[in-house]
Amino acid sequence: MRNREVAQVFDDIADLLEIKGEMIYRILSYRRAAEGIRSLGRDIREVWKEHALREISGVGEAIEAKIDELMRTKKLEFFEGLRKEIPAGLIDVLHVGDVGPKRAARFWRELDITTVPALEKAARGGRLRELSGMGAKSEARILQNIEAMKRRERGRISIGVALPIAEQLVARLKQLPGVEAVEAAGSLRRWRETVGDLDLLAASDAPGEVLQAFTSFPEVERVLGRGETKASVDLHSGLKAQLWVHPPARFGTALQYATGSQAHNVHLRELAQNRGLSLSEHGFKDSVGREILCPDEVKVYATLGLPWIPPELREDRDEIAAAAAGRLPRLVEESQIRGEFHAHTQWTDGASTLQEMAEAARQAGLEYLVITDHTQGLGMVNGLTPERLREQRRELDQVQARLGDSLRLLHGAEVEILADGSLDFDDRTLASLDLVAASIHTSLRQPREKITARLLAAIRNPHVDMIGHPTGRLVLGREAADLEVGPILEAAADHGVALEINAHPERLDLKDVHARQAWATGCLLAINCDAHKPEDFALRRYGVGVARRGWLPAEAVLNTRGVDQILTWLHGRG
DNA sequence: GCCGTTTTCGGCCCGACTGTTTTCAGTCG
Repeated sequence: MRNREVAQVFDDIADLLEIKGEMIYRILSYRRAAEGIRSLGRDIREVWKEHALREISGVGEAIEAKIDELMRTKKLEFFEGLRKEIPAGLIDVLHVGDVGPKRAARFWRELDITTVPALEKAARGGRLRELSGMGAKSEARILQNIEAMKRRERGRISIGVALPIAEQLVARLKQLPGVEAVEAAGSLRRWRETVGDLDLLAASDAPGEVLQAFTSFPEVERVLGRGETKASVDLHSGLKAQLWVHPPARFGTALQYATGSQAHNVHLRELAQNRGLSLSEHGFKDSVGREILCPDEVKVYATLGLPWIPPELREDRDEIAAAAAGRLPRLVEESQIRGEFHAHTQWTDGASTLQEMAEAARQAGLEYLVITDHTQGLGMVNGLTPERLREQRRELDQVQARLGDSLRLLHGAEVEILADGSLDFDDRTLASLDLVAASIHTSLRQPREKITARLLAAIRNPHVDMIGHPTGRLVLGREAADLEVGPILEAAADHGVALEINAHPERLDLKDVHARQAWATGCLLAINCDAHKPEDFALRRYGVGVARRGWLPAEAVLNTRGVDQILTWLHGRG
């Protein structure tokens, strides 16, 4: 079983225990363990073989034994027992908005509802309001939430969709009178790869007016609720958005709170308690009720004796301990990116000419651009043969001549790693290139041993400088190839082969925890836009977000180097 | 069920909002 599947088992266990009415802290333990497994930069199967499961955050004696059982037998007696006791469809019912464990249990026990369709039918039939404590309004809300669930499919959307929508709302809020500051907080500010809903925060001393204006925005489809300090709405785009409004003097704690993550916040509040303080979005309070107000986040963390922690690190993945020990990394910034290693043109599946892509890269402020079109093995995109590659080289030289010193073009290729691990060009052709990036696009479902060996063969090929989108995953689509990540990272480090962080929001591959593990293993990383058209150079920020979530400093990221250093690096690789 | 520079047992964050309520339970973040 893979990390995601194991984590899912423990999340399901937590859901089932909640419906059962189990003690909340036992439930939280399963959720913490699930999160710890998801945050793991390594394959849990490798960790299991090393008998190191207890080192995973949130895994103790009992959960270690359960993982061991899962690994050995692919089953878990305890889980099977729970599923016999509680209908599995209730897990989906629990994920309907405004339905929590208490209501799910009552729907089941009192109305014999065990699936979302059954719940929908009962709501339409007016049967939910028969329950004590439920009325027509609750019934209508639940029905609306089921509708919303259908529209949004899996609940979360790509950051590439969410961020532009949020930016538009932020711009609109900033124009309102009496608004002193606006931030998109939540998982968006942490640059998570998917976003459940938008969390917006405004600083103002007139919250009522701001909330009134917000709920009247043209993007708003309907208002879900509006109180004195917060409102939540459904947007026409299908996203849910909520806005908190706090006075400027309290903006620091409010922003910190709204940014999360929840686990990070809980941890901070525990720290506050240790200092005899209570922390909420409104500020700190000491034991006699005296307040400490924080207009900015720096003061929030300083009050706890910590340096400010960048939002991208706030996942309760050891960042608080690192901050306390002065071990926080100095994270790479978008402004430090100086070049691009991955771009396509009309020679294969790009939308623009080489000249147009070069021009766009120059305008994006880049010092160098490596053209890396596909190779012949990828027939459907008209991959380059060695001859067409040589023709492309001539065009590249001509464009370079026109550009002069304003941008340095390098000739590379995104070479197919074939199903047997060999590359799609002969050695002489590979040697003629300035940079060889190797990628897997086909046969992604090969068994673990085979596809791992395939990637290892590519890494060990002396011509290969970089591996493109190493795991082949798509953020909301395709599962990563079944790779043994540990050995691959070690081989890349050994051979000095850089690993791509593909910045396209549909890929984001490597992902954050793998990027972190890669740098810890000694690999270099490259943040690449995989540009297929001029606008794609703007995708870089998503890749930088992943890199920062992966704790990467600038020195871990190859594109922070200038063109001379890159040429030296390539030359050193032969 | 996890965890320990105050603890190996007894803790484990804090508040807003809604709906159905005469004081609060449930859900959410």
